Amino acid sequence: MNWRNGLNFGQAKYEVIDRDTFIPYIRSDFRAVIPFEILIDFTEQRRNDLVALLKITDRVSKKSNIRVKKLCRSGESLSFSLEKERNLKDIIVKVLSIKTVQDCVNRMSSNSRENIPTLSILPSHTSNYSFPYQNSKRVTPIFAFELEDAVYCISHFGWKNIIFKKEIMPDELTALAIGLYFAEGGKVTASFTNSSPKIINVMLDFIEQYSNIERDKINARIYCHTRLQNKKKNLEEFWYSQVGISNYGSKLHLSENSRSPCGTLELNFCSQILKNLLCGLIKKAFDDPLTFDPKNIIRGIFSGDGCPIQQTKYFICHHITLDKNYWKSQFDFIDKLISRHGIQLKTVPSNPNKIKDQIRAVIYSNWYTNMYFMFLDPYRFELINREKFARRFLSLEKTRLFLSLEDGCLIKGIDLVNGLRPLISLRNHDFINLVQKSPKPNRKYEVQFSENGLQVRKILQDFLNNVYPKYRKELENFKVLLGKFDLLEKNNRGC
DNA sequence: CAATGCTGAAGGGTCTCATC
DNA sequence: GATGAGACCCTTCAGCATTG
Repeated sequence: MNWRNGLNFGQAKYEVIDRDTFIPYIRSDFRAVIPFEILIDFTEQRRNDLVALLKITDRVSKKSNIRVKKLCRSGESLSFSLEKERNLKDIIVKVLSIKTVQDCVNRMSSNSRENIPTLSILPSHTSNYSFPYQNSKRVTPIFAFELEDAVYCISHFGWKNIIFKKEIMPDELTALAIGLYFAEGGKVTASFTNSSPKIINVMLDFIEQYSNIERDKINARIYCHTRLQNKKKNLEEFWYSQVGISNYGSKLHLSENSRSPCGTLELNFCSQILKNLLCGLIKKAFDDPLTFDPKNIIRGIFSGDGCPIQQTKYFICHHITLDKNYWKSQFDFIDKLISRHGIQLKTVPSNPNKIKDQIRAVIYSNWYTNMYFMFLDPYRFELINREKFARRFLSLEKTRLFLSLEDGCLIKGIDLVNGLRPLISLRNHDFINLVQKSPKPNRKYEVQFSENGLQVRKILQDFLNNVYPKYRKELENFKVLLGKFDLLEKNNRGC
C-alpha cells in the first residue's frame, strides 16, 4: 500500500482518498488517526474534547457501519479506537461529522405534538435509576449525532452504538410502550419482564421500530416454576414462536413461586441509552400529557401492573401497585392520565403519613364508572385480567338486571326494596325512569328507559354478545397454544 | 362504597466478572 | 470506572377478608 507520511511528526500513516475519506493505518493498539487535512474541514482546532461520526466500510464484504467514536489526542494528531473493528482486514473510513463533547450532549427543545424529535427527549446523561429519577445520579454523557433520518448515540464509556429514528411518532404504539415500560420496565438496567407474549411483542415492536436493537439479538431468560425445569426446550420454542426471541440464557430462572404456565420472559436490552430514551418518553408524557392519547398509556400501565379486584359481591375496584420510594410521582403520573377520563384515582393508605410498606393507587369505581372503564379496555394486552374484569362486571347483579330489563315492564314496589334495589341507582344515573302506575299498598312502577339508557344498554348488549366472547376465545386459544408446546398444567393454576 | 389488614408468592433488584 | 451479560436472592405486592 502506498502509505504517505502524515503531517504530524511524519509518523501518522494513512491514505487520503477524498475530502472526507481515508484508509486508516491501524496501529498495534488498534488505534488510528484522522488525517489532519480531513480534520480541518470539520473543526478549526484540534481540541481534546471531540467526538466523530464515522462510516466504516469493510472493503472485503462491502458492509459498512456508522459509528460514534470519541477522539483522543495522540501526539499532535487525533486518534480513535478501531478495536471493535479488529476483525475487519481492509477498511475505509469516511468522516461524516465531528463535534465537540458539549455539542454532542446538547439537546434541542421541542414542544411538538406531531412528531417528537428523538433528540428532544433523549437525556444528555445516563442515570442510574429510571423515571421519576428521584435520588438518581447522572452517570455518563450520551453523545448523539443526527444524520439524515437517524440519531446515532453512544455513551461516553459504552461501546455499544445505538441508532434511533430521528423522530418518534406519538401514536398508539409509542403510548403503549410508555405505559408498559412505566409499569414493567427495569428500574436500573434496560430490561423488561412479563409473562404475556402480547405485552412482550408490543414492547419489542416499539424497540424495533425506533432503534437498531433487533429482537433476535436481545438476551432473554425464562423465569418459571421448578416443575418446568425439564421443559427448557419447550419454553424456548414457545417463546420463540410467540415473540421471535432465540437468544436464551443457559439456565432457567427457577422458583417455586412462579405461576405462569409458560414462564415469565425476562428481556435484557443491555443498553443504558435505550433505558434513558424510554424514561425520556415517560417524562415527556408527564410534562406534556396532551402529546399522547391517555387511553393507550393507561392500557399499557394497566396491562402491566393493574388488576381488577372483586372487593365485594357488588363491587369491583382496580389496583396498581406503586413503588414505595417513588409512589408520589408515580401516582401523579397515573392520576394525570386517568383524570382526563373523569375517573378518580386514590391512594391507599389514604393518609400518606401512615405509610408502612405497601402503597397502591386504587380506582374505587362505582358501577357506572366501571362500565365506562371496561369499554376503555384497560387490560387489553393481559388476556387473563381482561377476561376477568369483563366476566366479573357482566356477572354483577346490577349489570344482569340492566341487560334483562324490558322497556315498559311493570315491577312491584316491594321488589324495589328487595331484589330490584339496583334499579334505584339506575334511575339515579338517568338510565331509566320509574313511573308509579298503581297506588299503595300494591304499588307498581313502569320502567321507562331514557334515550341515553337505551343507547348504553345497546352498547352493553353488544359487548356481551360480541366482544366478551372474543376475550374468552382468546383465552381458550392461548390454552390450546400452551398445549401444543406441552406446557398445559393439569391443575391449570396459571389460567 | 371506602379503607385497612394479612399472607404466600411474583417480580425486580443486586451481585459478579469480563470487557471496553 | 462504566457497561454488558449472566446468575442469584429477597422485598414488595396481589388478592382476598374484614371493618368502617
